[in-house]
Amino acid sequence: MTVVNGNHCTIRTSCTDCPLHALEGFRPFTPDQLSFISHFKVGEFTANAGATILVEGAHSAHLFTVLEGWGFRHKVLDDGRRQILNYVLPGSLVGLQGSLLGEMQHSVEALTPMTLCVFERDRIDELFRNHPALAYDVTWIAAREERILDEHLLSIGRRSALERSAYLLAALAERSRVTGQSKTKNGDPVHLPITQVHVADTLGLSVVHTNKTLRKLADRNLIRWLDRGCEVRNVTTLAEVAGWELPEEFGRPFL
Amino acid sequence: MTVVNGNHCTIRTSCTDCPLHALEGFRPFTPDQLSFISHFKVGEFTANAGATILVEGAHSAHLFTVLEGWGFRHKVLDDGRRQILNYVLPGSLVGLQGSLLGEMQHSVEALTPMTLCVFERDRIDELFRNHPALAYDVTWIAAREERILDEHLLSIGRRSALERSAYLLAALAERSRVTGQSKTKNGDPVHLPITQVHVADTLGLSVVHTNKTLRKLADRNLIRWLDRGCEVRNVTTLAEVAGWELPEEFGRPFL
DNA sequence: CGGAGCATTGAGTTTCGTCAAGGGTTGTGG
DNA sequence: CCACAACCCTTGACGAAACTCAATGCTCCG
Repeated sequence: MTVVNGNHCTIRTSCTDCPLHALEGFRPFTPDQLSFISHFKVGEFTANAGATILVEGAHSAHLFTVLEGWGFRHKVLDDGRRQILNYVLPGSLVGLQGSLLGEMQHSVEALTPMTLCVFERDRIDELFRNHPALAYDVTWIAAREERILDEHLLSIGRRSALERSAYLLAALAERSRVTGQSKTKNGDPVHLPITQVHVADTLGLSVVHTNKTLRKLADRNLIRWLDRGCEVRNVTTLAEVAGWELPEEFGRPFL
Repeated sequence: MTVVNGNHCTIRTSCTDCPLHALEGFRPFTPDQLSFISHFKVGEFTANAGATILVEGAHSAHLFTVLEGWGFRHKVLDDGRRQILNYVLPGSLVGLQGSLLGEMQHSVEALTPMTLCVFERDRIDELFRNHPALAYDVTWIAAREERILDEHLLSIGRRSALERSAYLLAALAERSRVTGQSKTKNGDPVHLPITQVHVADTLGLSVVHTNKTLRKLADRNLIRWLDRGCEVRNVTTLAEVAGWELPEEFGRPFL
């Protein structure tokens, strides 16, 4: 496995009481699916914050679902310029591109300590052959990722620095709310485990300019920047600033 | 069907002699798959240049594969700012997001006269249930689209205007070469049916700045701008300017 | 013949990047 | 326990990149 700074463990959490099922956002499995998934899952994997989970160019034999923690997908140019493509949260499927297309063309790094379910790439055929509903779900997940990338592309291409920042933070806060602890209520502030460097590399801006832009949002009391992370205080107004409509998601599938 | 300025026709081309199979880039069907696809295809659809094929917000009952012609996917902000997300060429699957996730969140417009195969969205379940290999292909196609978006995101976020333009034109020329007429050889100039407005809206630049940037590429004799389109004269050097490695694709699936 | 769309160019302005410097916190090793 | 390095956030000054406004010529089409 191409992993830096992480540990490969045996299964700790049984799929039967998968913590993701406790969350509102996700749809449940049928007994049949549950039994297949339990069998499909070959292990569990934990990574420290900062660990590289998948690296560009690798031909990984594995596919992951995030159980706990945050991470991000990114690409780098030869001279070191980095672009963060998207964030991965609990429920995200990681490494699908590598599994289907052969080679990873982006890396995945942990933002916080993470726990991931490990699936074997070779058994994907089995999934498609014997569990069409799950195969459909995989495609669904891929289509959803595509939709998020579409949104992000619109943002980077056509929104101003202020709008972009507002969009990113609103979108992440919303994703966090849905996949996060259910005790977080709609109005409560959400904590995002990212630095301003991450924001800059996500939005295609310099760190300096990002800082000045975030300050404007903080001055309006929409966010507060902490130690090593961002507290989102008003998702609704952020979405308004961005000219973005909050999506409504429910019954979302995962593996 | 939510279509402007197009005609819905009965089937003209039998899947048996699908023109896409004649091209190097695509993989062939098994007889079994071929018979299913022939049955899955419910019609054929032609659109004029400039026609809107799918519109943001629509719940289309259809899914398409491009048989002939070029188009593009795009989103617009309230005030009219437009972002082109990706281009669709022969072999591209159109409308998957709408079919799986419910509602289209982007529009698709024809760039040239187009011909598309029409599939019925409701029969996708059947495809997943009875043809796992085709289901796998659909997912493969979605993962490939995701990869293209990743590249594009890197480009817009972190490449300079010159690099971006070079990347876009090289990538489109390469896609055109693979899906285009097989008589086009590797060294021959490729014609892209786009205007500078399209380039600008793809790269997140203004038309004026796009024009000045393209001029620099033209001055180096890498491209030539024509009437209503771009002639790409040197894909290799363009890719070098962009710091981009030309991908090698073969045996690509499609529906 | 007039209008619409496209490419082109120049001039002035805004946005954003680079450079530079300082302060705070964390973590590590002596 | 302290010194030091590494990382992160912040701010100001300056320069470069990109945008807007404006005007021109061209072709195609009704």
